[in-house]
Amino acid sequence: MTALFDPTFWLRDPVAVARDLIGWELLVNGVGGRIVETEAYHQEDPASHSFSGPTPRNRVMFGPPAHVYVYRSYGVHWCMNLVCGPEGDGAAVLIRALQPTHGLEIMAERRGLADPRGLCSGPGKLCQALAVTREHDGLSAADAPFELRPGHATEIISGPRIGITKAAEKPWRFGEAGSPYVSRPFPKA
DNA sequence: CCAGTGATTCTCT
DNA sequence: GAGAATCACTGGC
Repeated sequence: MTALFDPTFWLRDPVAVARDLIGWELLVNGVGGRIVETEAYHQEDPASHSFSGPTPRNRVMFGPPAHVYVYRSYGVHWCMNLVCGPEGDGAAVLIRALQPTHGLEIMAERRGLADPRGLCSGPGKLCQALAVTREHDGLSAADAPFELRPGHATEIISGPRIGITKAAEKPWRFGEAGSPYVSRPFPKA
């Protein structure tokens, strides 16, 4: 398993890591699917939580790569990131959507929804479907309850990130082309 | 189909 | 005290 957490993958720029994570498999306690949508954030990025330096909330972003940063969004949802880059860089990749492959029934129950397209098609939705909460903040993605395995996508597209007001023009959102499981369609090139 | 909006809690200024 | 890396629901066309 350690081989999958090769520094040459995780120590790179979050934009490269975000793009290359598309197609990977992510499970929590055996429930999850293929990553089909991500966004990159780094410390020089005004839209990033790490922009103004370490705080109690974002401290995990400044820790070792391949660890999980979880935060509360809009007081209602949880959102999950994978830290990348050298320790102290404050870079991470937001996991925005999965194509459900494992534990569909459990996810449907947690989400109160049967349609697979609605189970993990957004950062808040997938955390609810996978039961990710503050308890997972700071854990290593290499250890239980996580399973993270390399995969690939047929074609990767990019576009502006969602829901931010600063640096909104940066095309640091990535997704699998044509996937019906992304949170929203990508703007046409 | 699309735009608008309330919910709800935490963070940092 | 404002604003937030969202979601679900509503009402209009």
